[in-house]
Amino acid sequence: MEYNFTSIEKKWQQLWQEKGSYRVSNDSSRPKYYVLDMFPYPSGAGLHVGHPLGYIASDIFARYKRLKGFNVLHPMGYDAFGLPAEQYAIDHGIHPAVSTETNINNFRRQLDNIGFCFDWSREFRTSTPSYYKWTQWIFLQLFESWYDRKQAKARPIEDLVQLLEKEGNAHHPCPGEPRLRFTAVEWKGFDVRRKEEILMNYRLSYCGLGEVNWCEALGTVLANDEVINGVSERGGHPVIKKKLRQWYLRITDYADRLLEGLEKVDFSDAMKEMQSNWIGKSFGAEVTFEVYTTAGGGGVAGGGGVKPQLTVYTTRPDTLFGVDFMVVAPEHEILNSVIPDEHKAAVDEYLTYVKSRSERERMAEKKITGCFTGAYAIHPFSGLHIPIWTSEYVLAGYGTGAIMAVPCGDERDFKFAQYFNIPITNIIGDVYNGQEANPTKEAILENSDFLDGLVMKDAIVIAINRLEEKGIGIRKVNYRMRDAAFSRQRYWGEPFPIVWKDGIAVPMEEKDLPLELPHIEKYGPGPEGEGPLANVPEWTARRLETNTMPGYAGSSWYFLRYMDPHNDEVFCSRAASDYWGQVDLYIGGTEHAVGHLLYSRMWTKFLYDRGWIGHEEPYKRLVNQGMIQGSSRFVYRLELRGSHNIDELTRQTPVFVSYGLREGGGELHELVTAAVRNIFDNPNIDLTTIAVSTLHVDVNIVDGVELDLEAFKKWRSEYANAQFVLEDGKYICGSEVEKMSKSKFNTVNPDDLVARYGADTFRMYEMFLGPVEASKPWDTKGIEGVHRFLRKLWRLFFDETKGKIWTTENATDAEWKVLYKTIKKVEEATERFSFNTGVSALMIGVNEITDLNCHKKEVLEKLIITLTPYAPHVSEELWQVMGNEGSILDAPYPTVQEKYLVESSKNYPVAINGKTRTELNIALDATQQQVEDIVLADDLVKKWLEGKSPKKVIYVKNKMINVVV
RNA sequence: GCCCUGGUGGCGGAACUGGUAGACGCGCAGGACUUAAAAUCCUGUUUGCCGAAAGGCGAGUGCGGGUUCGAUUCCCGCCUGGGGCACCA
Repeated sequence: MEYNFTSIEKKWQQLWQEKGSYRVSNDSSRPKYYVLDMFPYPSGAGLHVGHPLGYIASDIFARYKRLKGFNVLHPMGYDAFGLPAEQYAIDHGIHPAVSTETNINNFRRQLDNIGFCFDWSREFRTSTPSYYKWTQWIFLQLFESWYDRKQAKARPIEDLVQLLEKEGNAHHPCPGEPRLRFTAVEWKGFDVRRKEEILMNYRLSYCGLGEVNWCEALGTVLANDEVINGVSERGGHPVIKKKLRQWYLRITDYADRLLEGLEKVDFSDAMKEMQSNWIGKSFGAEVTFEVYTTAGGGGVAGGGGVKPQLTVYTTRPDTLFGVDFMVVAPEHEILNSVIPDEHKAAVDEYLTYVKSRSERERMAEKKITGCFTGAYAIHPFSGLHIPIWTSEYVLAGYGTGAIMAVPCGDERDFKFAQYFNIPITNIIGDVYNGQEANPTKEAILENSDFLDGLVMKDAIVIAINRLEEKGIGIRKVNYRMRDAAFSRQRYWGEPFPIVWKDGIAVPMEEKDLPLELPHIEKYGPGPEGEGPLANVPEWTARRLETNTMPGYAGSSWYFLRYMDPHNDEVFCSRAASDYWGQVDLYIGGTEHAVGHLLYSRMWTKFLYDRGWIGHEEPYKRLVNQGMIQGSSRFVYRLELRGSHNIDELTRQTPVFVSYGLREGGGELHELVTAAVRNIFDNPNIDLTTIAVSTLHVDVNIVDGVELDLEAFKKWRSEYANAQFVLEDGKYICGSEVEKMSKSKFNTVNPDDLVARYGADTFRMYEMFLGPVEASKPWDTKGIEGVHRFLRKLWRLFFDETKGKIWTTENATDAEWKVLYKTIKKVEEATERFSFNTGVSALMIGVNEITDLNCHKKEVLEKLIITLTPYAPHVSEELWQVMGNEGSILDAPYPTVQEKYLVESSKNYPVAINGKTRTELNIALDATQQQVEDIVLADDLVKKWLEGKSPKKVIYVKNKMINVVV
């Protein structure tokens, strides 16, 4: 009987589905375990072999936990709103709902192929009204909440209104307008509009103005990476900064808790570091400088008699006397009032340049640019006039959008000063060498007035105290993180349940949710930078918000919905969320490190604050899967330019040369020359203008690096007559590791591999490729090895001619030893997500059992239980074949019998001065003295000692022995 | 530019807490079975030198230093691949 994986896999997939084997109940006596994959966006390109990597890993773990007796929730659904579907609609006129449906069906079919244990009865899509009803509902709760910094939690906005009526906002400063102060009496005096304006500045989801990359020609807002050198990636149209009305989430209020929460979760240190760097909490001071300018009449009192001031944020107030210039962001409002006429032209020119630059470019730029404003800040202690510059390296959104530059201590400031010839003040003596800045905090300050002689890190506090005393500065905690932009001028997203009445945002009532997305036929932008919904008359007539929510809205809470997916009373019942609690294991890529993970952590904290769920961190443990890269293959095409008829010939008969003959510079390989003359039957052909161009070729028609010539000719009609110049009778392709993508022809479709080798082989091979966390290139070649392993396993049960060969004899100690050693390794590997070594342990196990010629049921059935998470289909088949009751999915995971594994001695490596010279078998319970005696008596050791007496003998039990001479 | 991360045979990788570097698999080479092929099995496979062989000596985990009896593992500096940088998801 042969290993017929296709029929086995089909059979079991069908049976499992019929029996509902993957249905999970919210009511179980077993302990719960929640395994989740990051929400997939169903892209039109379908799955390539890189996508299922994380799903296979989580599937193995979910199945493993089930065998270990847990009630395991392992759901799947779709993050179905998003830009690609909308762009596809714009390009092809297909409604996003239609293309999304098609994509999802394809996605599902591909997933089913691989044999996952998802509970599909819990599936949902973010774009379905029954789901986004609750996304809208949570948005409304955010809108109706504010963050009480005293209690460090979100509270209903009515509570705030009551407080403001009682005591004004003295105890609860306004996060959106920090300088705003009013009393209870003043509050009561405000009109409705003013009150709403103020409340908006407290709400956790709020509407404000924000700068976006605006492309007039496309009529849309662009992402930073869609803007290249100031023009749109598509079409090359100019892009400028434009202020638009936007919704935001006040995630900055949660900054501290998002930071602290990292201590309670099991994420990698790298992940935690990335998140805390993103949050970017820093301690420092805001310092306000008087400004001297001749603009608008001159003198310290600038235009109109209002004294202009410049407030900067610094983490290093100790360097206050090393300030040589100030830099304000190009967007800084001070530029409107302090520039003397003679500097206006230069500054305007600079600002025009900056407007064309994306934030990304501004941050990445090495080239130094900037412009002197003509105004000066007055040093609060020395009274010196410090020139104020503007430069793109200072960003408006961070701190106050202005910095005090200390070139001797900051590398960027130093380079700026050097470039513009600004004299540098040294406040740290010898510690600054004049060649580069020194950012130390350990130096002793000089030239620093009241800070002279102090160590810098001690001077920080003293400087802040003095600034506060003088009333020109305050201690300040700052965050790099900004509030999250929560609106898009797009169609394919959740509509905001907001009605605009006289410029006031009025939330819709819960009973009117969901606010359904209207059907549209045209996907173009609306007027004034508004989204497509602004073109829908029925929509605008109701004065509904025309923005939609961004891609991450639906994915910020989906893990809760899986717990109770069909509930239409509430987003997730408290009973369900209390039962399942945190996601125990979350698997996904690091590309979500700071976006999705922070947003969903914030939403969870918010829902917890308001009492709708009982835990405040969504994910207990996070494992990051690496990327599977593509391994591209190249062919080298000859281009014969210069003579028209030859050019025509190469079009009809394209000529490709093998990798080793391609030659880069000038000279052609003689084989090529001869071949070309032969192909075109023209000995005098002019070869001096031949060029070789490199083209991607479909990796699926290349075996290793050898091109399948016939398949290549069929690949594209223009290659039907292709001619090849071979080396050793083969066409060898070039290769390179790149991102896996259709345009590079390096994608490999899992469907093909499953058809050829089966899902079990495919699953194991994906794991065998390397650690889940690591990025690695895909190479189909090695899959044979894993497939051979499964066939070899099969041969433990069946023989081609004899049929069934497994027996019910009792196993020997040696057989038990091999089995339990294997189980132990597999179990340990699975526990620590080292699935590649898990597969390898199974291979070794099967090799050794085969070597022992063991076909005993009691050994084999334990072995296949441990194999089940990795290769469920073949395991279930063999389980049934051996006559076992019930499904192997719920079989008890075998317990390792340690008694078979006990060893009494070990072959120790013996090293002389760190170099291994021999091996000695020594009892495991040997003492130091016994070991020394044995080792020093050994002839080989004596030889290496050359008569010298050893200094010491290092003996690490169960590890090694080292003799130091 | 900033933050995170990786670099080990021809290739994917193993070595879990500083203790025999290269498990397992691919590929390659040689062999067995076969009319032949497929499948399967066996042997070898980091590298240099010596040796018919058994084996021996040396080098070796991106590069250069350091700590240690001992470093792929820890520390410092450098080179280089990948991911992220707020409207791709």
